[in-house]
Amino acid sequence: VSRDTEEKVRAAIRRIGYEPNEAAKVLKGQRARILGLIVPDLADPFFAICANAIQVAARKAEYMTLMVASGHQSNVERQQVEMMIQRHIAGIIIIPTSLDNDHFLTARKNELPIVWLDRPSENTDADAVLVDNREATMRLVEHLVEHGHRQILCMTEERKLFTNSERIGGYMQAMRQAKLTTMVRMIGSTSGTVAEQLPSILASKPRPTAIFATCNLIAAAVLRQLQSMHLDVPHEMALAAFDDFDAATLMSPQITVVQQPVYNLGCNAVSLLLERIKSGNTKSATQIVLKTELVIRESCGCGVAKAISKRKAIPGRRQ
Amino acid sequence: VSRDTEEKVRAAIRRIGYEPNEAAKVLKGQRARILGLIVPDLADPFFAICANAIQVAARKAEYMTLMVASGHQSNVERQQVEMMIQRHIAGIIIIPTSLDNDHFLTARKNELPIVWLDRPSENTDADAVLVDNREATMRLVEHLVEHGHRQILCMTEERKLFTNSERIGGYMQAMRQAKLTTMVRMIGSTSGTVAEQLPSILASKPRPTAIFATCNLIAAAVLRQLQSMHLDVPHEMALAAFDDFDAATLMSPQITVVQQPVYNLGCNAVSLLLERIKSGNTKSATQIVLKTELVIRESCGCGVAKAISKRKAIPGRRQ
DNA sequence: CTGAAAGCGCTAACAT
DNA sequence: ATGTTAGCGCTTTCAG
Repeated sequence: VSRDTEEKVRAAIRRIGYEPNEAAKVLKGQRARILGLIVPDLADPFFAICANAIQVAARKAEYMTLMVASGHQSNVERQQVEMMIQRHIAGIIIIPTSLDNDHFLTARKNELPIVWLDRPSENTDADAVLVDNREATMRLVEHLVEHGHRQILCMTEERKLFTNSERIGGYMQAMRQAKLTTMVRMIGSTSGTVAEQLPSILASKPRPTAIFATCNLIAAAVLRQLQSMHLDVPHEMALAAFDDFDAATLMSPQITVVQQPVYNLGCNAVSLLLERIKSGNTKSATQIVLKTELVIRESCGCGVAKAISKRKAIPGRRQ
Repeated sequence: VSRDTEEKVRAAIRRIGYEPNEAAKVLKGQRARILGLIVPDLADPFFAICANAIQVAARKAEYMTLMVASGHQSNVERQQVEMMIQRHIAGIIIIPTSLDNDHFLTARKNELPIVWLDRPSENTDADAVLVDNREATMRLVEHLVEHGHRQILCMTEERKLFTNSERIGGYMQAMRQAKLTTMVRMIGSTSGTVAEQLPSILASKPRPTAIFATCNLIAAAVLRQLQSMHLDVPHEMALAAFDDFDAATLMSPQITVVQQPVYNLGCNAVSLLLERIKSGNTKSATQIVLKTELVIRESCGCGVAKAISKRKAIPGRRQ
C-alpha cells in the first residue's frame, strides 16, 4: 500500500471514530482481551492486594479483568469458570479454595490457559506462582530458636490448605533439625478459638515460651489474648507469624513476621499467563517460587531499637 | 407450543449442552451481562470490601464484574469507561477519584447506566449511594464534647474529596453549635506528616485535649505518635475517627470510630444499578444515603468495660 | 403460529 | 496486491 493511502485511511479512522468491535471478533473465534481472576474473598487484604496488582498489570497489557470472589466454595469456582469459558476470555488466574480442582482442568481442555496463584494445582503440573512457605517458616522458627526458645508452639487453622500445610511442614522440619519437640494446635470450629485454647496451653506441662502462628489472624488473636491475660510479650511469651498485615506494626509490641511479596505475586501471575496465552501449549509448565522476607520486629524478643530500624511498610497499600 | 414438544426441546438442549453465545447477542445489539466497577484502589480495605459486596451481589443477579483500579487517576477512569462502553456492558458503578467527572457523562450519553458510590456526581443529579458523613461526624464530635472537651482538633487530608469535606463540614457545624473554636490541620505532601505536626500542635497555646481524625490512616498515625511521645490516650489526649478498620480494635486503647456500612454500600449500589438497567431512563435519579453507626470504644475516654460490651466486628471481613 | 432470511462487524479464505 | 464473500450465533422481521 502506498503510504499516502495509508495516511488517508488512518485519518478517516480517527475522523469517524472507528473502534473495532470485540463482540464480532469473539464471535469469529478470537479470544476476548479479558483476563479472569478467581479468589476466595476480594475483601481479604492478601487477596485484595493480589487482585489490585493483577488488574494493574493486566491493564498495562491492554486486558480488562473479570473478578470473582468464590466465597471459599468450589461450586462457585466451577460455575464461574464455565461462564468464563463461554465468554471466550483469554486466560484465568486462580487462587483455589480447595485441593480438588478438576473443574479447572475442564477449562484447560477448552484451551483456556490457567495460572495457579499462591496454591498449586494437584495432580497436574500447571503454571503456578507460589511463595517459599516451607523455607520461610524454617527461617522464622530458627530465629526463635536462636533467641533461646526450646518450647515453641505452632498455632494454625484447621483448614486443609496448601500454604498451611507447607508452613506446618516447615515448622516441623526446623524443630526436628534443632532436636526439639513439636507442638501443634489447631484453631477452628471443632477445636475452639484462640481465647479458649490459650489458657489450657499455658497450663500444660512443657509450657511453651514462644508461639508461631501460621497466619496473621491467629497472630493478632494470640497477642490480644496474651495481653488480656497480662502476659508480657516478648518476655513471658514470644510471638512470630507468617504473613504481614497492617496491624502488625500498630500493635505493641510490633509483630515479627514473614512478609510475602504480595504485589509481585500478582504481577508474576499476569506475566506468566500472558506468556502462556502467546505461546499456546508449546512450552511446558512453569512454576515460579518467590522469595519472602523475614521482618524482624519486637514480638520475637529483638530489641526495640533494632526493630524500629528494620520496620517495613506493607507493599501495595495506599500511602 | 405443545408442552410435549417443549419438553423434547429442553431435553435436547441439555443433551447437546447448548449454551447461548453472548458475543452473538452483543453483536446483535444487546448488552453484555457484565457490570463494571471502577474504584481508586482495589487494595484499599474500604474499596476492597465494597468490591467484594458488589461482585457477590452481581453474581446473584447473574452478572459478571469487570473491575478496574484507577490508581486515583481520572485519565485511567476515562480510558476504562471508554473500553466498557465499547464492550457494551450493562452498567457501571464508580467510586470517582476527583470531582470532575465529565467523562462519565459521555457514558450516560451512550445509554450506559451509572451509579456513583461513596461520592456523588457533581453538576448532575445521578443515581448514587452515599453515607451520612456530615451527620455522623457531628454525632462523633458531640460525643467528645460530652466528655468535657472544649479544644477539639480536626486532623484531615489535603485531598479534595467529597467525603472529607463533608466530614470537615460536620465537625465545623458541631463545634459551632457547641460554641467552640474550630481547629483544622491538614496532613499531606505540602503540610507534612502526622509525626511532624503533632509536636507543634501540642505546643500551641489553646492546647487541644481531643483529636478527631477524618480517616483511619490518620487516626492510626496519630495514636502511634502520641504513644511514642508517651502521652496517655484517652486521659491526656482523646481520639476518635471516621471509618472503622481492623487495627482499631487491635491497638490499645481501642479506637472509637464512626463505622460505615461498607458491605451494604456495595449491595445497594448493585440493586440501584440493576433497577436503572431495567427501567432505562424512565425513572428520575435516586440518591440512597445509608446510616452509619457510632462505635464507642476506649480512645474517646469511655470506660473499658463499656467499650468492650459495645465492641463490634468490621462487617464484610473473613471470620 | 411456525419457518425462513437478513444482518450485526469482523476475519479468513478465496478470486481477481 | 487488491477486492469480494461466506459465515461466526443470535435476534428480529417478514412471509407463509
